[in-house]
Amino acid sequence: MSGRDPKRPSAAVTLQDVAGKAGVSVASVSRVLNNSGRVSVKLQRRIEAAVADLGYVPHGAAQALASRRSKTIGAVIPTLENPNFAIGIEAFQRYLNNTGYMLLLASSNYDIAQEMLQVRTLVGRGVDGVMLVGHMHDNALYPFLDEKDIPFVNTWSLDPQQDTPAIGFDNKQAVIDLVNYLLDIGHRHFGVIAGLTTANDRAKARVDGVREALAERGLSLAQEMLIERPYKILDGQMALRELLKLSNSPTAVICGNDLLAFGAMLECNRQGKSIPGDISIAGFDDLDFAAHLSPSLTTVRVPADEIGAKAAEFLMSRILNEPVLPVTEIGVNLIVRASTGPPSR
Amino acid sequence: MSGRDPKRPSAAVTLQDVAGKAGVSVASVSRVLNNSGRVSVKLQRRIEAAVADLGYVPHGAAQALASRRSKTIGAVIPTLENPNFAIGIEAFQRYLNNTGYMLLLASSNYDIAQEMLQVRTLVGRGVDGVMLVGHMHDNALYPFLDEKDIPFVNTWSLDPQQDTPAIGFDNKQAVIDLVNYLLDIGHRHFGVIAGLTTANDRAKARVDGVREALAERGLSLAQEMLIERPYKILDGQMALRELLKLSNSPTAVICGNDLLAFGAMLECNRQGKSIPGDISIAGFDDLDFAAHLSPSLTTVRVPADEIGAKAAEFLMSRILNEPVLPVTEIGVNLIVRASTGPPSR
DNA sequence: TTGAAAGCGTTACCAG
DNA sequence: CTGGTAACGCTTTCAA
Repeated sequence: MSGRDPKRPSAAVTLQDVAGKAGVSVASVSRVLNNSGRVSVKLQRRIEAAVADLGYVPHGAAQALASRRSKTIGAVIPTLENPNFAIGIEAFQRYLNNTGYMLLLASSNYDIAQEMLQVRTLVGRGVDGVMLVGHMHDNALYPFLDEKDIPFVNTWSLDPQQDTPAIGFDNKQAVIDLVNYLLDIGHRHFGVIAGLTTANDRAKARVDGVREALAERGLSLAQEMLIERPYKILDGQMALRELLKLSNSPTAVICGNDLLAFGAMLECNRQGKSIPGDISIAGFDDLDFAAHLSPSLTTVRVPADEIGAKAAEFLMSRILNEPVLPVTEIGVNLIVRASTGPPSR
Repeated sequence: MSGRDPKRPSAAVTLQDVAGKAGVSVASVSRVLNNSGRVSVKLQRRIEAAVADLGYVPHGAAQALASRRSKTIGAVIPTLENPNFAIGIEAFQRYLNNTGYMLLLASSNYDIAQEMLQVRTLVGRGVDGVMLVGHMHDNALYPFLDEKDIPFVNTWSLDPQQDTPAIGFDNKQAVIDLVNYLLDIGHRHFGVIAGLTTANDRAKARVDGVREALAERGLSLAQEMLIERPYKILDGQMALRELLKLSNSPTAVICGNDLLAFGAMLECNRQGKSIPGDISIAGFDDLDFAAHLSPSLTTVRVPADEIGAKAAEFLMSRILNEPVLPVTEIGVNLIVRASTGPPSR
């Protein structure tokens, strides 16, 4: 007796069905569902009852097609295997959910081309905004997004030169602070175990930070003192082993992140080197475990959840055409713990 | 001269535009784009050129509406803050991407009601399949998904009683194996630091495993020997402190996951208890750091990436109507390391 | 306040 | 092999 199509026994309930059941037009149903436009209380009640009765669920694609808004936001991160990004994305998606938006997630595996591809796909899926990590992207990225007029935001880094929307911090400066602290307590021989800098501007900026801080004091980083590795514990361990083989091995090793630092510490233990007696180790990120290693790890605290939440907030504001500052600097702090101390030589 | 709407200067390029430019019908363009149906090489070339020229990007919502497929899969996990889920989701999304599907991600924060809500939203967004964690869901969940005829899969657990699609393992049995090992090396006094079991069937099954293994040997777990806590390092630490306060404190402590175990180990160190001399500690998951703690942590290795990938594979098969086994058991292994040993009393 | 109807950009069926 | 053309389910004018 209702208008259900007999050919599709379990077809989805549509607006039309609801309208039929409530004895009103689809327009009115749409109005109460989006509570846009005036609708009499009477109709409203009837419609709400019908919606509940039928268990109506709006058809997202149809809504998106008609309204030209998908209520969906895309994010492309290097990988969720890095706890930092996992935490950031968790906060990001939590914020979005509270505003009725959903998260379409993709990872680039630290590959610029892959990232571009993911962004294209995301845009094809109609995302209303895009979150990116870093500011090193494919050349076609910004023009592409601009042309489609899709708001985006870079995260985890801040490029003072650019006016690109970003929620992040100055990776270089953070490392400069760290190195200055190490210099101040007497270190002169530095080693660096960095992330892969090829497609990772954060990793690159951190290395630059070391160089700049050293240069300021008339020092420099020898070629062999810099080792680039993926962000894994074992890579840190192997890298430190190489560093220790050097004739003039460093008294302080700065690691691209806490995972690398953890690995480096393991190798010190294995080789009977005391930390920080023989060698100081510093990390980056302040992951949960950093405070609990022995010795506890000196590192730079990066509030990943704050970055995620603020990025979501920024995009939502842009989408809703609310005024927002294009760039937000996130505070990061040097956390001096027990893994660093004055050099013994 | 082309059909671009003068009122929307930067409107998206549509199929229509491509058809116009190539001098063919939209039908033909659609055909080559989906390479369905025969199209002459000549037309194909012309169309492909037009697509490239115009930088055409298909409109996902329109495709979804017309084809009744969103090429999107939804996943609801407790939280990305748990590295296990982060790794699983990373593998899950990577698999999907290789098949042209995208991931719509939501988290439930270990809340059944929240999970149900997320599933509703996901379905509203038109997902073609859903990945869930565990098999403890809102009562309305399965009926809802069944009614919409949307394939889903549970992960991380396996309920022998049910025939629900799942990619997981027997959490209870895994713990039974662990406890049997501890019993075999002489332990009789057990403590358990579990996750919150209220809305977490994995946590619950693990506790059940301890109980069952003990019962088998005529032992039982005293009320005060079981402490439930969120999966955080600090919670593990505090829980162990409580356990040590007990008059008859345990010689072996089984932790709900590696984070809790890490915390427990920290507290042992702090109190000068030797591991495993004074007390044995075991974890669950075998997170990256587990092998590198000192002593290295005895735990159960859970291949999160494999779970994620297989879950994706399963859903894709269901969507493509390929035959698949509804249930896949994932192998988990007890990894005996240095944090467990014979009791000293 | 309400309803009718014109899209939104594709797909897929039906002719030719 | 190709084109025309109904859907798809909803939003949004435009009238009433």
